[in-house]
Amino acid sequence: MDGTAAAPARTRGRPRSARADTAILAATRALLAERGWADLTIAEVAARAGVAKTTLYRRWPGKADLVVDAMAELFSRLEVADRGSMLHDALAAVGQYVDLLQLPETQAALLALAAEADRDPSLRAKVRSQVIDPQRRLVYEAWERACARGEVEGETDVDLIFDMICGTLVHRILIKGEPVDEAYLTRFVSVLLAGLAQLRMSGGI
Amino acid sequence: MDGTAAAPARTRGRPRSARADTAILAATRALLAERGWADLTIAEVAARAGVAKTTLYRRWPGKADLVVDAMAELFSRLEVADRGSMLHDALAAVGQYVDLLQLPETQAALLALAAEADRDPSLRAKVRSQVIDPQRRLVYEAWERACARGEVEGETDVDLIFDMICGTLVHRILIKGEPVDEAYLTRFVSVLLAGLAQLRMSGGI
Amino acid sequence: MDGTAAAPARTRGRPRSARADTAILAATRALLAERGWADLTIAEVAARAGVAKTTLYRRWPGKADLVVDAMAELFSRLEVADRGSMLHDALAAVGQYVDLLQLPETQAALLALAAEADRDPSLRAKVRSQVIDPQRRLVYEAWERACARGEVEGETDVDLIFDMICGTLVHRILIKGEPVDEAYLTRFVSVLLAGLAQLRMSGGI
Amino acid sequence: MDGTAAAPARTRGRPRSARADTAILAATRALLAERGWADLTIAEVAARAGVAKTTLYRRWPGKADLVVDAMAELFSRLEVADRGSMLHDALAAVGQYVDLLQLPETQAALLALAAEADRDPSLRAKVRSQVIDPQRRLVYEAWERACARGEVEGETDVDLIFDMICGTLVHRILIKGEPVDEAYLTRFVSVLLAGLAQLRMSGGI
DNA sequence: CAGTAATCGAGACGGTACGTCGTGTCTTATA
DNA sequence: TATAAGACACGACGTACCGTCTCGATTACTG
Repeated sequence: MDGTAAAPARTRGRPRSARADTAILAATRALLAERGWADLTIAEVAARAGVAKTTLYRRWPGKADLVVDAMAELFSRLEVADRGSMLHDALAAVGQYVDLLQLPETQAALLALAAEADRDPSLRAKVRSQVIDPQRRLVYEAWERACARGEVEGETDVDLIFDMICGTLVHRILIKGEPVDEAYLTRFVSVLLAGLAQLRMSGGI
Repeated sequence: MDGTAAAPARTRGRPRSARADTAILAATRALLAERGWADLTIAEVAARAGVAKTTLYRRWPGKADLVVDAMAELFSRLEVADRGSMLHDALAAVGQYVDLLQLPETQAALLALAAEADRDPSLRAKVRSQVIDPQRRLVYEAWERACARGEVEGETDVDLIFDMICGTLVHRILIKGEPVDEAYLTRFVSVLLAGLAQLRMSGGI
Repeated sequence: MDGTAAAPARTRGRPRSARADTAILAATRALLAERGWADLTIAEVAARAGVAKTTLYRRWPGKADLVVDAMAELFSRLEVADRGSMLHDALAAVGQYVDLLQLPETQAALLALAAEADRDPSLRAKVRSQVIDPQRRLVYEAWERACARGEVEGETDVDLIFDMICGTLVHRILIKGEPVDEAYLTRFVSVLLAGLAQLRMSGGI
Repeated sequence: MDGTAAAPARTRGRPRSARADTAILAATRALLAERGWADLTIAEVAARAGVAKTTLYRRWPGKADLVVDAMAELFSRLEVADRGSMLHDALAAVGQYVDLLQLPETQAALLALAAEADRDPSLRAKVRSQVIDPQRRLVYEAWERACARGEVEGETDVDLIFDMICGTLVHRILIKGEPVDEAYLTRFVSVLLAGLAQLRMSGGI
């Protein structure tokens, strides 16, 4: 725990430009929003970032890995403070998901990344750790708080709840391409909490 | 006057080969399963189908449109007969979804199609009518039967239920790439029906 | 010598349309003039002639053979009546060549046909009999008349003279793409006849 | 300041491979000889040269431009030293033309290039400067020497003489596809010089 | 005057080459 | 050693023509 954990810092030759990284990731997000996944080209990202292709390839092996890192910056901001009750925690989490899934960058990237990852285990691992897990954290922590409050109890499967929350919203927003309004969210959370509440009576799921 | 209003009967020139269509769609599904979406090439589909590239392009403008039609044949087979109760109807529907989502063709194609459709309204319409709607029918019809049986009542939002069912499974199987077992399905249907049952008490969602 | 020498005239079934032949050859010449050799397509010839591709292919095996026949109609009109002297016969023949070589059809077709014929003996034979020989006849007949008049005598090589006349004009008009004016023609015929006249003195070539 | 005014010295990025140029042009000549003009494909040239198609297209816009440059290397070698008299200069020049026109590369390319150039002014300019002019130089220089020797005099039209020499040989060898033997050449040069000699008597052409 | 057979327009078909685009690697000179 | 610039090998793309084929519909001779 000395801080610079990895700290290889082999400082022979010219050091890598930190500005380049920032510019490349920003350009990637901008072009994802403008052009979508299929029409996003490495060459154009480099050009937009004011960087040579070489510089980009020295950092990321290809388009998918680049986009994972670009999107990771957005997903790492997900955070839900304690809202006092499971209901309000749920509403807050769902709200954050919706905001994120409605960004054009996300629309362009998330399903495409998942599709690419189907055949590529190393990519799948990156998507998992940088995109999926940050989302799961919200559900996990809210559930912990609900347990602590005594709102739920018993053996539970947080992953099922996570799939139900994110899956429903992904299906609605990304797969079907339809917007979500307040009414939809209210009903969704209502059915969801009703289901979870029932569990308490029947002794856990 | 039975409904085949179109009556094309365009008898000018050599008619299109029905065998070609069949062979192309079969080759597409086979190669999707073998190679995945990204490594699926039009040229190889044509070669596998024993057909010239031109013949394929005369029917479909590109990879995505071809794959929609190829997958449509699988999704059109979705069907759930009356199982006697909402619980059994739900289990049957979920079972069909799971079987379909676990096919390698589906793993390769579904998310990729949804991703491509993001920027292409005409593709989105095709995906909607040939892939999404056939899935929705199962939920819709099961819900109608449940209403007829008196298991549920009141104004409802079938689309929300549909998003919850398919979204959850898509998230689990396709996005996270994890398998579903009996225990997962049991818990899932249990939470779901608990949520829906609660609605009856509270007078609809 | 029964007249209809070949006379296969197997008259079973619908006879071929004579109008089609005419229309196809005319369309070929028109499109040669408009588009040149490389951009002349069989499909467009057929369309312009108001005829199906099948109809065209039933008569000619390919572009080159079609164009030979189309051009043959122009070259078959070459004719030089007796002008009374070798000088005037030569001027008349050269004038006819120049007129023909300056037609856009000829510019488009003649060199291309000769180039195609390089690898195709059967095409070469057709070009020879339908394009080259009709040109050669002018020189041959004029030379015969000159002999009869006593303007020349001795063993001669009409083919050399033919090469010199047509070759010079082809090089000027088709290969270099430069126009010929009166002055050029006068000097050309002057040098040519001077050379031939010299032969008489030296006893034939 | 020796004349290399252009001084490109564009030292940005990886320089173009000189080996690629050489290999492409050599492959072009080889395949011209093997396959002829019509069956020469860019893809095969690239493959034979061990080069990607892109590399070829970066240098030449199409088949015709490539072939002009490939042939230019052959035509640039034309050279006739002073043979002491117009007769011997003429024989030497004609011999060089004949050797060049009888190469299979030339048979395949020259007429095809001239035909293509018919519709393409920029191609015509290239053919002119890289194929026609190098041939013309032989006639021009021989004529200059003949003037210096006093063998000819007066205003002359070198281009007419050039057309007569090259045109005759092109017509014989390329258009009619017939070989030239010693007898033909002797008669040809004899008639030609007789014609030119006559000019001296009559005071120029 | 019905039968028969080759033609016709139309357009789908298998095939080949095209010229372009994107990828990820490389080779320069410069920093 | 990293960088900008750009050439490079590779492979897929979607298009264009080719020459063949399969249709239904004509159009003449033939029996």
